[in-house]
Amino acid sequence: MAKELDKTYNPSGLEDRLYQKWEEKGYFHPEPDRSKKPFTIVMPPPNITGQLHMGHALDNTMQDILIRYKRMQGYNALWQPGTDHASIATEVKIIETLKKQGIEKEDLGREGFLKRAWEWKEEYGGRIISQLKKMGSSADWQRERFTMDEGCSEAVQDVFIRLYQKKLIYKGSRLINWCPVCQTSISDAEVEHVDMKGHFWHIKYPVADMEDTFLEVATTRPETMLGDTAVAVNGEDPRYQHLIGKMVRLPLTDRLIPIIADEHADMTKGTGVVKITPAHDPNDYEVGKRHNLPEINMMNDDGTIAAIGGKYAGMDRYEARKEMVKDLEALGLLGEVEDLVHSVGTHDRCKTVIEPLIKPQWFVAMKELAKPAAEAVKNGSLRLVPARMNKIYYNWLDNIRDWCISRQLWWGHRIPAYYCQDCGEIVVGKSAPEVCPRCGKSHFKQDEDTLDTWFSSALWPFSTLGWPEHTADLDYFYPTDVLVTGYDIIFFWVIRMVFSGIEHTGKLPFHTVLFHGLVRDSQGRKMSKSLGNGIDPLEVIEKYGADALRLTLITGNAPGNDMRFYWERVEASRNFANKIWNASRFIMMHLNDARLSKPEDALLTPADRWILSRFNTLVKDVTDNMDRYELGIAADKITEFLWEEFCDWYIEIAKVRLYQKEEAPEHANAALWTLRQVLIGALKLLHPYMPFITEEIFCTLQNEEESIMISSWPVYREDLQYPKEEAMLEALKDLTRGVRNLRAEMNVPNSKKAQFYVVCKDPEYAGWYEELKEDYRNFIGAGSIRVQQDKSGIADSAVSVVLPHGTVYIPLEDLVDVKKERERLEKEQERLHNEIRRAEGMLKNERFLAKAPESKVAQEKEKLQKYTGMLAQVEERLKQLVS
RNA sequence: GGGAUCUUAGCUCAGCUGGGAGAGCAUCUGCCUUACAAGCAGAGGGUCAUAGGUUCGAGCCCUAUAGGUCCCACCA
Repeated sequence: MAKELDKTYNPSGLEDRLYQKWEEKGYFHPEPDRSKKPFTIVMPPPNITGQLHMGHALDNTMQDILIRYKRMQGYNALWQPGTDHASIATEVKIIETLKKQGIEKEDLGREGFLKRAWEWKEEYGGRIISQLKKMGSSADWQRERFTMDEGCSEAVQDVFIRLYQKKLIYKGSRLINWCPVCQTSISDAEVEHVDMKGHFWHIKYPVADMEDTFLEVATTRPETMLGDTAVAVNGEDPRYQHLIGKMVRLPLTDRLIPIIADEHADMTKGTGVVKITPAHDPNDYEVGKRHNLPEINMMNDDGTIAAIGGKYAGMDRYEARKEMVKDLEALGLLGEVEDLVHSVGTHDRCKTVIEPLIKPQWFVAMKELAKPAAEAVKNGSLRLVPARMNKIYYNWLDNIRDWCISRQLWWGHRIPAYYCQDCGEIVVGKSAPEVCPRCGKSHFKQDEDTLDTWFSSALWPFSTLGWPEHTADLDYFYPTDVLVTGYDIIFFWVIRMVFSGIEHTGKLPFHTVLFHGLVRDSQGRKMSKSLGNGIDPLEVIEKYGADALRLTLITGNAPGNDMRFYWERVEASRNFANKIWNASRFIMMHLNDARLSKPEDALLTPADRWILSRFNTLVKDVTDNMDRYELGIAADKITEFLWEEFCDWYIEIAKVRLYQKEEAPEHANAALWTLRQVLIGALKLLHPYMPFITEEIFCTLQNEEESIMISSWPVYREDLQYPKEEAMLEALKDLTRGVRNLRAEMNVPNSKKAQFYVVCKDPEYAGWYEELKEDYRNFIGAGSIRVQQDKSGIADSAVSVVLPHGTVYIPLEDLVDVKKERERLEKEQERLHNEIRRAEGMLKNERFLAKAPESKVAQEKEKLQKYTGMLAQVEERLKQLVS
């Protein structure tokens, strides 16, 4: 027996209950099974510091839709979840927390700090997971992983050692991006260029041994001159030919530095002379290498001036800048000072201006690794959706530079390299060797640094499945299928996963990447803490339900595009949920006291076949769209079908038979059977989008299958297409709409029954109208319907509407009280006459024409035209009435 | 400097491989019709940024222009 649904749709009451049921039943947990095809998605691991935000909500909704869809299609669907230790983000947060307690990181020492970090992980790592569950995410939580758990750490070490052995990881002293606040190196990808206002200072460098001869250089960072080891001019530059090889005296210091010729100096820019600071600028670093210049580091790790800076030593970099400019001015060596806006590299986490410094760091050599990654997209074995991401992808790979992976942080995977304290030998391995292979002593110290957090994320698609072990999971579920993520981490993560997968497993980690954009606020701004414009998905769920939020995030958005968040849209989604809730209630109401059986084919009406056929088409369309990752389009089609075709048309049509179940139970049964059939099918299509409400209705509606989430996805069937009935019902809808229009225009209530004359010359359509007229008379609101070939026997006074296949006539007196209508029309005629007279008067008034603004005049003309048209109509109708 | 992308109804956006201009919200009109007023039935509203071109046919393809957004880039 069917159960009952609550009278009102209340998402909060049912979502938690259903989720718990799914989890308990183990629906999210697949085991390798050779008789079924696997389908795998690996979840982008949220940071353990994280709180669920709209980005997660969108990301996880898309993945859950795909996973649920494939699961229903019979795939053994694994959604592999987990969390990320997020080394720098987490470390910064913990340091902040410690500071509030008056504790410095160093006070705790490495061990003590890590203990705190793990406590933090225990406390907050689970929070984001429980929030993801609120979204309805059907991930296999039994397989939950963490980037720093034992297995993932093992994978990290393994990869590091392999790459080191292949000489693809090396340690070197090179110019890297340094964050003076976080006091760590960062990769190029973490540098964010920001336009900032600055100055262009022109400084005169006196040429040694030549009185009153200066070379004028221009710089945006005068403080770095403390590290200058040359000035460069272009070798072709006639202005400076004679000076090449001479020396200049570096102001503010006593150093003599050479004037060199290098192509880096651009003759067309400024004075054509450029200062060379190899230790603090990437270009200058290259120049320095070419000319064997010394590299003078003039800055400390915290951004203050180093001891070499003499009187400026210990000053903050910006303070020193001011002082030095002042001093240069006093010396008369300061030239012009221009204002300019230039782009400055900042640390994406803390927004501090980064400082290029030369430091010994670990790097991944990218050139060889990048090649097959680019090739994979080029040859189509890796597909990016939308395809425009291809160019961005190639561009990054083509210009790739070595990846700085060491970080001067504590929270993360410690670099598996050991230094012999006696001879300096470096040994890379999972633990320190017994004895040094070079000097035979055994006095080792592990590298203090940890790895870039993305180093472990890059391995996520296979490390989570057990790699480097040859596990059954890895064997069965890897390679994964689709990766869903935001376009903002294509460089950080996607590309690194691709080359890592190829390098370490010999396989692409996935065949498709589905990108989504950012969820912005209603004004198009990024949601951020500092702006306080973020909307908490949990609050949305609280108010409208996870189903409504999910649908909102998916509809009307194309892959890779940003979207704006509007509460109104969530409300609309909730309204849709309510709509199907009530439609289901209605059907169940009738199911309750009816014994349902599959009707004889002959008992199915054209309307039944029409909706079955429409549903069949929907199945095909939606499946196609899903397969092409057009999730928004599929959602649109499902909601439109349910709301418009099913609720607004089919249910209304079916009512006629439902209300006559006493007289004709077999017809009521046919209607009810079709209603139930189509509803269940459509709920299945909707389930990936709105898992909760569809499950609740499905379970209430029937008991033979225990959950919609493991029911089978509807399949398109050629034999369920009824093109003729589809055309018939379209004709019926045309007729109905035409009549409704007429009634609305004339203010006639639907209850007023009338005689309809359908004049239709097309014999096929005439036949259909003939066939439909009795059964659908009540639905259309006709007293009776006559179908005929011509207008014979129809009063001239009848009003008419032209249909695509014929014309419908209704005698006026059937619709309105002729006397009253005549009075009404005469009044209207009077009013229009007055309006026209007034407008005409205005337009003849010369003063008005001369003084009134043009728009006013146009307005009057428009009015005149409009009223004239209306008057003609009214008079036409009056003429009909009188005759 | 290079590249991507957008410009479609008052607002926010769909529109997949060229052939019907669409949705939600908003507006106006009429309805509490016993599933749903979180609803129903209607209506108005767009030279699809501009200018050319390809095509039988262009919102969709090509070129240029204007404006917006974003990414990349060593602009001293």
